[in-house]
Amino acid sequence: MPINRTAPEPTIARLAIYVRTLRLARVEGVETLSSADIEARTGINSGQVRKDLSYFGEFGKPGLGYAVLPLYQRLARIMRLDREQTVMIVGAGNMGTALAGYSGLHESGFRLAAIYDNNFSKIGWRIWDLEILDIERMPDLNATMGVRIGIITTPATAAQPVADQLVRSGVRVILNFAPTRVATPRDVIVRNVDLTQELQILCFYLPESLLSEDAV
Amino acid sequence: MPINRTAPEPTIARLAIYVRTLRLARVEGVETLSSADIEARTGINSGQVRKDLSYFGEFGKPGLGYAVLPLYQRLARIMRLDREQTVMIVGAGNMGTALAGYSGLHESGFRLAAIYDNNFSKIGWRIWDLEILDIERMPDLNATMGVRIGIITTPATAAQPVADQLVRSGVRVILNFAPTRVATPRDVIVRNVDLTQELQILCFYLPESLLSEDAV
DNA sequence: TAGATTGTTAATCGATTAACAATC
DNA sequence: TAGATTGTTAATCGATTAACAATC
Repeated sequence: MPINRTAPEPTIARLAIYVRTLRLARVEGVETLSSADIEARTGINSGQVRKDLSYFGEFGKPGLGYAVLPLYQRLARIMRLDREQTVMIVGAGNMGTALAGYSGLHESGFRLAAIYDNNFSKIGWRIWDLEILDIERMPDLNATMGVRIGIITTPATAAQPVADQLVRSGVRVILNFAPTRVATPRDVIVRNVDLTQELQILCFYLPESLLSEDAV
Repeated sequence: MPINRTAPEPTIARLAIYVRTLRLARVEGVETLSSADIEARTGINSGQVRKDLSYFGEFGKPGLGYAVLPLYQRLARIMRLDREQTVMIVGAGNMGTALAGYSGLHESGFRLAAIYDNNFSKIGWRIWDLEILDIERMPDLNATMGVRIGIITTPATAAQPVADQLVRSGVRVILNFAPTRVATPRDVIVRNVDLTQELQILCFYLPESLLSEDAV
């Protein structure tokens, strides 16, 4: 029963997929899944599934597979998804507003605790029942709220100062939608979601682009 | 001067970053960048930069580096970013509406040509000046519009039939925001952006979660 | 020319897949 | 028990980094 030190990051990403898959299987009334069953549902190689799980313990029974409910519970606990997690959004523009209203957030066990902006024409207004707060008040307010997950939905130019403010306020992990990298202390984890980059990558794969530029 | 057959996908993702970096450098009036300069601006190892570029040609001069404008133009062409690309959105919910209003789309050279939904209470209404269209009309309408990039912003349950409809309508690449995989013909490329998965991955990295569950 | 930097090859690193003894 | 499937080790694969001859 190995203790997890550092499972590879791709393993953690797949763990989230397993949790979702197991929850769905539970709803369907399925009580046991083999790694081959999980492969059928997720497309993730069955050996990969077993390898991923082995970073965290021995959850299966040879010849039988994995009991859905206990595995779900243990993985959810490992991922800290066994409790409601609170998040805050900085940037009450299009993306921030959409995210605030995104039902998947709640369905996945997240609660939006606050939304901040620096624009006085926005501060004080409400988005889906939540008042837009002055970003200057974040350190003070978050001393009480204790939110540790921050979401940046500002323009690129504001991302770095916002990240600094989040760190100052006690946030430990950041989901950054601004199309720029932000620098943080080493113990603060940042994941970047760059929508236009995703579209640009797809453009490359448009049929004709598979040729070299010279060959076009 | 090697012809590109298949550069690794991570290379393509970085290419998009180089394009953005070069455009910015141009605005700043910088005329030349070495691979070390690009590393300083992007955090991408200078050897990696040279390797990535070498998949597509020889763009630099030993001892001097890369001329910003020509490299920008050539990479933009390779990525098909030298022309306006049209996209369509399916799903006029929170995410679809936000994306439709996202200024970064236009700033990155994309034009939103259409937005579809299957909900009769939404069809006919306008989002940011664009009429919400009946998804049933997509194959017909797109025969004229010729949009090849589709964006799925529906609930998970609708994602697969929507993907099928997109493929039927001539779309070749898909950006999928629904938290589920979609199956497509092999020549249709899908990229998945799963916002709640990103948050769940971050949860794992919250300080206390670095221990194994047993050790907590 | 001398110094700088490319393009590319070789070495390293890390993650995925295959294979199989252990075991339910 | 016999068949099925785990957990893990070894083999493979692919991407990143280091190093350096070529050359501006």
